[in-house]
Amino acid sequence: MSAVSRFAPSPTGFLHIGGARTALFSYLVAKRLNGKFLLRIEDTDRERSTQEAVDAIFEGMEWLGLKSDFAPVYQTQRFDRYRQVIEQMLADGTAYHCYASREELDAMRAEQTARKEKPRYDGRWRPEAGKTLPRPPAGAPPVVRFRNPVEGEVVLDDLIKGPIRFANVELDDLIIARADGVPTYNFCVVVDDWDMGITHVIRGDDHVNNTPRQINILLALGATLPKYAHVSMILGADGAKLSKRHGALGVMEYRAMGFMPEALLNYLVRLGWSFGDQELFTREEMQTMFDLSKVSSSPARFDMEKAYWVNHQYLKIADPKMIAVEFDWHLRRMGVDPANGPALVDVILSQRERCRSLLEMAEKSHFLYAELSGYNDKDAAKHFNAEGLHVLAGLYKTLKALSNWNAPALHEAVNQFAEAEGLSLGKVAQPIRVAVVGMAVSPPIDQTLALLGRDRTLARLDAAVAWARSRAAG
RNA sequence: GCUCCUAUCGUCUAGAGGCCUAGGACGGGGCCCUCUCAAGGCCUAAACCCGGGUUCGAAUCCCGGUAGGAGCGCCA
Repeated sequence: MSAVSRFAPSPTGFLHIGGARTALFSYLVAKRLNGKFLLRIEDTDRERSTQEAVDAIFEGMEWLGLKSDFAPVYQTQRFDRYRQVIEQMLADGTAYHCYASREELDAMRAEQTARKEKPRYDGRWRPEAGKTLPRPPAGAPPVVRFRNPVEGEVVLDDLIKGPIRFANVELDDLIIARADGVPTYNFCVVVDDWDMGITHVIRGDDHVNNTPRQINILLALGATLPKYAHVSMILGADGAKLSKRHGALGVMEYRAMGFMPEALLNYLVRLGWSFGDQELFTREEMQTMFDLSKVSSSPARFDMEKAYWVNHQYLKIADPKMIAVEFDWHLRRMGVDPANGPALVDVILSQRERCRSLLEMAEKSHFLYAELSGYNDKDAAKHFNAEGLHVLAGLYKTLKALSNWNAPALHEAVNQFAEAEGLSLGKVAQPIRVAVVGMAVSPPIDQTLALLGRDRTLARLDAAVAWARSRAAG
C-alpha cells in the first residue's frame, strides 16, 4: 500500500504559519515514502467557510510549492457518501438515533459540571439489550450518535508523541449527524480518510483527543487504521498561543516581509525537528531526511530573528534567477518598474549579502530604479562638507571622461582619484554614496556606480553639488 | 472539575544510563578584516523546572509536585 498523506484545513481564514508547518510535515512524509499528498477542504461548516479563505489557502500552498497530487477534495461535495455510511451504521447497530433536545442536553451537562464531572452524553437513547427506550417525541427529528464501546481502551501509537492510551469509559457517544442530516466533523474526517486511503494522518495536536473517537468509528466500519502524528503548535515569541488577535500571520504576509518560500519552509522544518547540527536543507534534503519520529512533541516559539537568518542564507546562495522572481514582486509592490534600471540579477548579486529579506533588498535598491526623493539629513550634513563637495565635483569630471563604465574601471578611477587627492577611500566613497544613493549605505562604491549607470551617476553627482551649494547659500 | 499532552542556554535544538567539564544554531558581548552597510574569521557569556526514588553511576528510567497547553458542542 503506497503512502498517502493529507492536509485538511477548514477554510475559515488564511493559511497561517502553524498550518503551513503541518502541511509541510505532511507533504514531506508522503514524498519521503514516494507516496501522494492530498489537499482536502473541510468546509462542512457552511456558516464559517468562505471562498476567499479557500483561495487564500490555495495561494499560500502554491507560493510554498506544496502541491497536491490530486484535485482538492471538498467535504461539502461528499454528503451523499456520508449519508450512505450513516445509513449503513444505523443498520449495523453501530449508530443510533437520539431524540434528546438541546435544552435537555444542556441541562444534563450543567448538572454534570455542577458535580465536577466531565460533561458527556449519558446514553439515554443508546439501545442496550433488555433496556426500554423512551418513546420518540413527535415532530422532533433525531440526531445520529455513534455507539462507542464502553469497555477497554484505545491505544493511539502516535508517530510523534508515542503511545497514548484512552479508556473507552472516558469517551461518550458523539453525534455523527445533526438533526438536519448534515454529518459532523469527526465523522466526515473518518469517512474521508478511509475512502481516500490515507495512511498518514498528520495534524495539529489539538486533535489528539478526537483521535480515539475516530479510531473507534474506523474500527466499527471495519477500516484499516492510518498512522497518526500530532504536531505541536507554534507559539508566538512571547510563548503565548498565536491567534488572530495575537500575532498570527498568514503565509502570504511572510512573503510581504520579504521571505523566500524555500527559506520559510526551511525555518519551519527546523522548528521542532533537527538532523544533527544541520541548519539548512534543500527541498530534496528535507524530503529524504525528514523523520516524524524525531519531531519534538513540545510546542515551539516562532523566532523572527532566526527566520530572517535562514532567509538571509537563502538569499546568499540561491540561484539569482529564482530570487529575481520574488524581488520583482517586491519592487512592483512598492510602485517601482523593474525595467527602469539595471538587470535584477545583477542587483541581487550586489545586494544579497547585506539584506536579510527581499523587502530590505527592494528598499535598498529603490535608488536604482527611481529618482532620489532627497538625502538623509545626517548623512548629507556629514559628507556634503567642503571636502566632500570638492570630491564630488572632481569625480564628476573624472567619471565623465571614463570610457568604460563597469565596476573594475570605476574601481580603478575612484582609487586613483583618492590617491591623487591624498584622501582615504572612505573620504571619497562616502560623499559619492550620499550623492547617488541618498544615504551613506550601499554596496561597494564601484558596484553601486556600475549598477546605477553613467547618466544617472553623473546627473546625481551634479545635482548633489548644486543642492549643497544652494543650501549653503540659502 | 475530568481526560490527554508538554518541560535542556533568552530562542530552536543535540542528548535513547557512563562518550556531558551538557554539543550545535539564532540572538547577545568582544576582537580581527574593512570605502559605508553587510558578509566572513576567531573568542566569549548563557540551560538540564522542583523533590523524592531506582542504580556503582541519571539531563536520560520511575513516582510525586509545580508550571504551561489542548480537549470535554447538533464547531472544525
